[in-house]
Amino acid sequence: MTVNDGQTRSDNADARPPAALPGAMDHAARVAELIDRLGRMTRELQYVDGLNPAQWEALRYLNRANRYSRTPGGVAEFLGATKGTISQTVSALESKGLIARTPSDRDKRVCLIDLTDEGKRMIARDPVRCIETIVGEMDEATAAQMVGGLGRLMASLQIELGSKPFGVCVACCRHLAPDAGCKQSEGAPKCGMTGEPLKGDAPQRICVNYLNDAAE
Amino acid sequence: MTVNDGQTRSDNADARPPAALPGAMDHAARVAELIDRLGRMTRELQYVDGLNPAQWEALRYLNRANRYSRTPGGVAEFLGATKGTISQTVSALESKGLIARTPSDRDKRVCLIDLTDEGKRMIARDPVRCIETIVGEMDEATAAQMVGGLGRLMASLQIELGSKPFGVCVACCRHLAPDAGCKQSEGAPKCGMTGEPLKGDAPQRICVNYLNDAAE
DNA sequence: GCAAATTGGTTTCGCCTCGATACCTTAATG
DNA sequence: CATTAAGGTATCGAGGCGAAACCAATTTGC
Repeated sequence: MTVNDGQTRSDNADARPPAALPGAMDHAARVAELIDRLGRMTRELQYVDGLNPAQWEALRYLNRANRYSRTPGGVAEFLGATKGTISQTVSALESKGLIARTPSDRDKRVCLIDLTDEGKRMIARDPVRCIETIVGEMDEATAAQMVGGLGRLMASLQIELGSKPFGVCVACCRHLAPDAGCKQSEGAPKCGMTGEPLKGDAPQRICVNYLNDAAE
Repeated sequence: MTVNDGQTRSDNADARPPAALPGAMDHAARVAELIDRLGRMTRELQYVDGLNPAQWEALRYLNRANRYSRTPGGVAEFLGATKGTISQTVSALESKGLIARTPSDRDKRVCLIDLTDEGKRMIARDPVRCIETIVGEMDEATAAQMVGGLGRLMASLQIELGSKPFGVCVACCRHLAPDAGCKQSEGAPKCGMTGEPLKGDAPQRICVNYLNDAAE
């Protein structure tokens, strides 16, 4: 299919030492590229069921956040977008009947968001579930290593980007720590920030007030 | 900061078994979420130096692809975008002086793309490099596991999405295999598809004609 | 050889996402 | 109270991207 004119072209500007070639990559570089491309594909994956990636991500967040975090502002912070943008995303989700906004009676400025039954049904069809499936077929050790590595990567990047680290209370939130006034052993755990007992699955949920000491 | 009205709310619709909670995730689910969020952050990261994520990705690809793959069509296929879209991306990169288009004399329809010196300087400032740095600080074992796991994930997703698996010749391209007419041991390896000897760093570069048997 | 079909690229059009800005309402602060 | 801050929303405009139409060159089929 082709004439070989390799020697007159610039295919190998600095060719000899294979390590210096753009094509030869170490593990770190490969991970970087894979993350990048997987991100693109994951994005692609989410143009489905009439939602776009941002809407899916918001929905996912809303499904996992605790009550105080299920607000437009919470979504905005989590997704690293502006409030204006998120307002539109939320409106879109609402007009599709996937979520319901109810004004908070505690603070009349904020509105609390809940998934409707329709929304729960939608989240059950989450397209990123397919990633989960694929990873689920790998051996536990690899999966565990990946969680560890990707988690650290995420934390570092959050610092880099200056965005807030979110997390679930039980993970390692400083507000849940004993020295923040929380006694985990007796009865329901209490959030050291709000002083409020965490009932049901609340401590398992994403919280906007999450804080940990890893943010060195 | 708050009244506890947890028992009257729907925070814990199906609360008791912790495994069923939206907040409790296994490794696979965590990987899925991390990929998704890392993708979003990586995207964010790439709005830099006047380029957008698509432009960075194209530039990165062009820096790593072999000669026959450095065309608008190659970029389009690699990125999973339409030719029209990529044409704009390429035009943008060209108008910024980062790449140069030269019409192929072999086939007057195609145009070959090369990075300019400016482009090479730009790629040296690649923002995803920061991921590389972070991963580089992890231990080798973790990094290696991540490459393996993410690689498999990528391959599976490509099949899922019906997009073409790209790769570098040396990896496991069937065209490079002995039964495809390529004798790796004697002299320069030859691409079994084009029959062309692969000189310099060519076998290390991304090729649009890459083919392997993993696509089960 | 010559039409017909294919392929690589570009252009145009329009939708949609998203950030910026301005604005409204309610809380906190003094 | 007056002021400032904070949560949300509406509007505007830039830009990305796919769809479709189009052009030119190449390949295929008869």
